[in-house]
Amino acid sequence: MTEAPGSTKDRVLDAALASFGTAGYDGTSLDALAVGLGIRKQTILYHFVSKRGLLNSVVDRCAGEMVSALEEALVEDQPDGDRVEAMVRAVFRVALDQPVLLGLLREVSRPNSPGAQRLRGHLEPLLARARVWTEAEMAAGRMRRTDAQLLLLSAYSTVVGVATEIEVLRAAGVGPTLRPVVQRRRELLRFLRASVDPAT
Amino acid sequence: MTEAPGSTKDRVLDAALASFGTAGYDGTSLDALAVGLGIRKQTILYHFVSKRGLLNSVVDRCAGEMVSALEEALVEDQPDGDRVEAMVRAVFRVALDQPVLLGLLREVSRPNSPGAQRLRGHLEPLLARARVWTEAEMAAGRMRRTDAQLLLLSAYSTVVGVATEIEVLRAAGVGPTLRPVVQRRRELLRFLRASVDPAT
DNA sequence: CAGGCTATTTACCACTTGGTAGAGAAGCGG
DNA sequence: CCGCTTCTCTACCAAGTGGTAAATAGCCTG
Repeated sequence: MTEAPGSTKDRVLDAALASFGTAGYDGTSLDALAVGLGIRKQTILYHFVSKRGLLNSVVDRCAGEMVSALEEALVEDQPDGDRVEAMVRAVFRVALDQPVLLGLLREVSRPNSPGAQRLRGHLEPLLARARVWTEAEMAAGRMRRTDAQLLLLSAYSTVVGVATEIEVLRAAGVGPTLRPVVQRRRELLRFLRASVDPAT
Repeated sequence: MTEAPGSTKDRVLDAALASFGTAGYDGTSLDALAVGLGIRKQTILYHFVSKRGLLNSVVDRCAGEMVSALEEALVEDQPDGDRVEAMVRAVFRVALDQPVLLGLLREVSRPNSPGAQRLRGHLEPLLARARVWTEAEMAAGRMRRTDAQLLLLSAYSTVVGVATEIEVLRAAGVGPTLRPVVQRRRELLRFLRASVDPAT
């Protein structure tokens, strides 16, 4: 079912991701997208019925990548391996490899945004799993007792916010230097640990 | 120079803030804005020359409110008063009183967004002041030594991200309950302190 | 009352938007 | 060669976009 990379459909998806992530949904025109690809707008509409359909496809693909990256990080459960750290590293890797993806996430995670609901649909099962795990950790005394759902949402928004910030910094000309990114990740991990530490 | 509240110009600014913050700049049409106010689109253009001019005015007003709220929190420098906490409280107060303002901040702080540069222009002097203060704290050993600019940017993005999250939660139907907000603020403060603590 | 200012209106305009209809073209199995 | 499917194209369209020009009304000052 997956389209071969290099096919027209796939090229459209790439370009759409970049445009939605930077210019936003409303700021993206099918004409401009098509011109940038050297094709006609109607070709896009042939593959994805409507602009909304295109957004849905882009969201589906990106959510898929994101979720699989996170699940991959979760599977490797070395007994005392820090799952939280694994997940943060996964998100940061994505943020560095495909910064545009974070742009889309930012765009689409705005309430009332088209595609927001669809994104939630993809992330919800992951969130549910994480909640179960978190509550188990709390019950075992390895995590400070608090509202699991709220804690996860906080962690999510914080991680994504920080990762997004990398993109902003890059745009601001601070450059793709690796140093601040690594430092930032270290600070974030310090935060998450402190926020979860059963002591205090 | 300030427009009397209730005047047409001021009503337009309010409506524009709400629309820009929720639907985004491109998602806002002058016609729809005018209809919502019971006036004609050309009246808007009379007061603010162009759509871009309207955005600039909205950004100016909001940045002004934000900056003054922060400066007010900074002025009260009781000797051992925690300035960081004061600022966080100020931001959260804004987030609760005028959630739309956070929406605008989110929209306009996207790189390549119209108005992003203008926003930076407003926030930069505040950032400069904060940097000087932070470096002094570091020199005095009251804060862990690190890149001040980077630390501030991190803190900024984190605080704004968390505050924005409140709006998201509200939209998600989690409701305007005060409890999670307070809890979230407490967690955030814990983070900022840990991130700044000279020990560790 | 005259005359200028401010504010809001009606009437248009050039252009872009997403989307429809239908025609070719390219490949492929019979 | 035919007919079928898949893909891309040209040609159009109705609706909406931001913006210009000019008319009208109210109001204060002289």
